[in-house]
Amino acid sequence: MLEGIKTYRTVAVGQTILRRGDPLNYVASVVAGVATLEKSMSDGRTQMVGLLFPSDFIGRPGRREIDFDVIAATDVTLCCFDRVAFERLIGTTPHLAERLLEMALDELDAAREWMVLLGRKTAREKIATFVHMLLRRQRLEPAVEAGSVVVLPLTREAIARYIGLTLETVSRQLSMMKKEDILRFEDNRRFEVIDVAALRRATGDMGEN
Amino acid sequence: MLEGIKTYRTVAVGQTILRRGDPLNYVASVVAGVATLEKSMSDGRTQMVGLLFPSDFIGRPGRREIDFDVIAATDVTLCCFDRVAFERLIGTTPHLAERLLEMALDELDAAREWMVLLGRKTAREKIATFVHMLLRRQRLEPAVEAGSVVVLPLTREAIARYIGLTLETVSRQLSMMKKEDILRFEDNRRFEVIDVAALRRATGDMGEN
DNA sequence: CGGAGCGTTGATTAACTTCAAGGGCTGTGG
DNA sequence: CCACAGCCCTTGAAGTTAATCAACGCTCCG
Repeated sequence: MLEGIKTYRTVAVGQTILRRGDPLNYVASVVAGVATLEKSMSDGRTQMVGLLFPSDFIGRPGRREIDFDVIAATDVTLCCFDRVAFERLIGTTPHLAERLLEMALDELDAAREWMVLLGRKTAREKIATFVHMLLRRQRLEPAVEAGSVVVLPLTREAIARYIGLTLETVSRQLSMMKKEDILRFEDNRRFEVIDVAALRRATGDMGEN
Repeated sequence: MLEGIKTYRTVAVGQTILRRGDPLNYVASVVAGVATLEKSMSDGRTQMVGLLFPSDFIGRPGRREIDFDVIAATDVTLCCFDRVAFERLIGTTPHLAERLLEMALDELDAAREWMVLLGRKTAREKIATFVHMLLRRQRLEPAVEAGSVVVLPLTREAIARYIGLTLETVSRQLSMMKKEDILRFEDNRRFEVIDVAALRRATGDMGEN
């Protein structure tokens, strides 16, 4: 589907893919790399409101603008479609509209799950939840061999913006889990989850699913 | 629209309208009153993830279950539609699918805005933002005379669950704003916003819209 | 009158932020 | 090849905010 109207675009780490208020001339899907959705307050405080992995979608059918920044957390490759052409396609493909609704509801569920984390979890639970989520997502990717090795796609500071902490607290909590032999670091950005059960317990989500 | 398949239902304050995991046999719209969407952790910590006013919609087209509780914060009147009949209607009414997508995106925007509040705002900013939102919403309602009188549809404890604080902190912050002559209370649940500009400033959102 | 539910306020504590210093890695230019 | 700058990360100490613990007031209602 969508053949003939797609183009590829690559963005270097740290670059802004879309800025708040930008007109939304195309929709896109992430092919490789990781991008973040961030909302900033006027004094600079920033909260990440979404994290995009390969296969995730950027764009809001029916909306002309976005009200957050989209930033490349690593080098990112995008597959872009002209927005107008895409919307024409929606009109003629009922199945696509359903699919978009489903995606929006998934994002909504994820956002609400994150509201619990931001509003109610401790620093330790936040970190554990974040690492556990990465572990689950990266296990789904074919490229990465199985096992429990996790690659952090974000700096400590970006993690902090995602989970509503400061970079120092992120660093300290990761150090704690290393000292407790839950994680074993290969380098700053790579570690193995030695004790998955303990990690799971530390998320605060026990008794669910 | 939807004539012939709707029924009304009233729910008393405090009652659970839908429980997490319940099958979603109908969709509904709020006619009167206020309902909350809440997610609870296994140890009882609870975060509200949405607040429904009259005209707001309950239900997730295409989903069989909900993963939060829906609770009546005041006495609530609902207008319910059979889910299966409703979904049949979607299939035959393309415009309706679009409308649902738009509603889902609005909810998503609201959730992300709230993520900033939960992750980055101070207690004072949280309260100010909450009150300011109530002021805006209640000004839209025809029933309530204009002016700046706000009615709290929630207890202090429920407000705390909404903005990620404890009930004591909510109480203290409201008392502060009263002492600073930003709010004048008629009783526990009713007050006038005397200084709207100061309230706006206290939200932390200056420099936007 | 007594009890339950809701709200306020004060005192103390705990968690996280802020401030500060320094370590380690990487890339670049002399 | 080495020296240095820049970035990211870690760790310690001090400071602040909000949570917790506790007591009490008010109103409604049986």
